[in-house]
Amino acid sequence: MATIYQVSELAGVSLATVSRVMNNNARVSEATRNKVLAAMEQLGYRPNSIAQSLASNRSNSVGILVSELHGPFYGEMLSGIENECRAAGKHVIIAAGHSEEASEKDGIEFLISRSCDALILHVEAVSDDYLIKLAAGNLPIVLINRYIPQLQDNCICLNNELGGYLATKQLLAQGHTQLAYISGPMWKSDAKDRYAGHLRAMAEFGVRFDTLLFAQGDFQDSSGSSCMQQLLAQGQAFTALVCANDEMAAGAMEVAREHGLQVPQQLSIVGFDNLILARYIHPKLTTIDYPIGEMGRMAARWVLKNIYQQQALQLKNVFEPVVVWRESAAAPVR
Amino acid sequence: MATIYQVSELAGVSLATVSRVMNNNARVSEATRNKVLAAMEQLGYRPNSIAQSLASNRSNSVGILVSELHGPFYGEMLSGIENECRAAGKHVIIAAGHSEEASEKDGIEFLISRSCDALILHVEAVSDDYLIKLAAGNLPIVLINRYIPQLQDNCICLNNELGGYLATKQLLAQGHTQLAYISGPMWKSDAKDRYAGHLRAMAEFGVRFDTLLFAQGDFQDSSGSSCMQQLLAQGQAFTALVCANDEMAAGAMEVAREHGLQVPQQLSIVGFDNLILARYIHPKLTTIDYPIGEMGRMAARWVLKNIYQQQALQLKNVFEPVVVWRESAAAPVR
DNA sequence: TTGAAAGCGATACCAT
DNA sequence: ATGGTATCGCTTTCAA
Repeated sequence: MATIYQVSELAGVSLATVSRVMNNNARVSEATRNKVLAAMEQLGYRPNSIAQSLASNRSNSVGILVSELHGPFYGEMLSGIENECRAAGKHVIIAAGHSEEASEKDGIEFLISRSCDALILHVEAVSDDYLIKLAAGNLPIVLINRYIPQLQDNCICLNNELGGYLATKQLLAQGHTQLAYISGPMWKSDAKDRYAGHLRAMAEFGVRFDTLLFAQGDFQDSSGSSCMQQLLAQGQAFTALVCANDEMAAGAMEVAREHGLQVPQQLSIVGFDNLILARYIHPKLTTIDYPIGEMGRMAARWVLKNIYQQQALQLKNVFEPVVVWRESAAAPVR
Repeated sequence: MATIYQVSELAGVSLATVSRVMNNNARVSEATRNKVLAAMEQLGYRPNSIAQSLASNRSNSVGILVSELHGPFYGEMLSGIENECRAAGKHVIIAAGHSEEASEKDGIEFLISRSCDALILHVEAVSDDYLIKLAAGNLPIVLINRYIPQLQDNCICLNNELGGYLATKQLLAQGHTQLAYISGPMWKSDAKDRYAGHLRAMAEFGVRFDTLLFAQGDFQDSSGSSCMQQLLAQGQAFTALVCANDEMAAGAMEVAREHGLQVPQQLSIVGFDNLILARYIHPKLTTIDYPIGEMGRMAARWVLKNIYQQQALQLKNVFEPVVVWRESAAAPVR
């Protein structure tokens, strides 16, 4: 591999000049620039990114931590980030945190040790305090789907409360008055917010919230099933079910089917997230869209703008979810 | 951040010695080693991986190219790779190739420019020749799901022919004699191999292959739907349908439902890949397991063994698929 | 077993 | 506008 030395020699200019044309920041005369470019071409020169990093103290790499690499959710996010970063010539180093505190910290440590210029984090187990301290260091971080007031500007979030509100509101607007709710684990802020939105819609329509029609799941499809069973066992009638995410909705729908309940004729079901599976299950799931890919892109742009000085980029911190109409929800028959 | 200089000074030893204890390859006396370790501890020293790379000419990073970052398939693969690599302290740089030749080449160029020590490639559009040439260079590559005789040892593959054989054989063994087949695009070797396996099973059971009961899709679910429609339109009866992947099976199943066909009572359907969605659709899909996560791990081990000298690792180049029994296939009713 | 010193391939400051 | 040179933090001979 050719080095900058050979280029400078062949072009008959100094090291510094070659460096200048590479980073075309300083003014170089047209003639010199062309000589250098020609020499590079001739040698098939490619800058050594590691040497660049050492000298410039910039690795041009951004670290990403997600809970899992597989699954229906993170792929979209990574995809959005990778797209945006690669177009800017930055690369992406990925680690998984497995929703466990130790593992998340470990992943972050790992990324730090690879000298990333910034970190994009989708963490769940680590504490606010930890993140605040981390952000106070000299490595910039962006948080996806996590809101910490002190780190406001670094957070890219979905308005989960609004999503929860919309999910319930559409059902109410269709005339349902007996709604059940399966929530996520309440220690997760998104679960809490979605639930809050549900309650707001209920209040707005003057529909009484019935604790018998509430069950708390853990965002997995199996918990959707068990919660649904529990709800059915209460004996309290309901014509609509709101689930805090699609996977639980899928689990609940399966149980409904086993109980001979027709969806949506006898029971309307809505989910949240708009995962791929929402289109595969039958009937197709009406749900709330979570633009996680777009949010990933936005996190990447945040980094591009704040770390790599691409000033022109427009940033947005909170995204508004919308309803995706499909087949699993309809007006109640009376 | 502390550097090796400060460590050496605090420990009262030379640079070289500090380096030795870090890479504990050369013999260092117990006493010296402890002094150095203590100094590191005290300073909170972390080696600068970039400087290490520049000096040692090893970046300790492996480049991965997949077609897409999202989707049900690559996530599993990435997950397997990341796991294995991180445990070995190597990091993973990821790029997407979008199943397009230009984009794949571009991605590979990008990874090369980041000085990866090796590349793990899941490419579809790029030619064998290109890969052979690439492999002849000084950057080692591993190929997942692609078999090139000249690069045999670098290929981690599934025995697709066997998978196709098993999928069809189970149906035949249950007594089906009228089988339809929806293939993938025949220019992809896995599609071709799966189909070959199908034919072998048919021949083995003395069942005649009927071209009216064959349709070629493109591995997407929408093509599963259209192929199913086409098959149904032929008017040729069949009691079982083999699809070359799960997504097409899902598409076909939807069309079957629209036509009022009971699965599996009136029509058995089997897929291939064992994606998550196979468990979400109804009835749950009987399919062939594609251990892509395991294969990702294996690719990573290949790199660990051949590039990072972890001699002890056991390697395996071809994986054998197995049948996953679920609900979508049953004996024909007569 | 340990130390001295020459790179690795760029960047960036200071001159000119 | 261009050149000289110190520097980034570590690895790796070569000597001692």
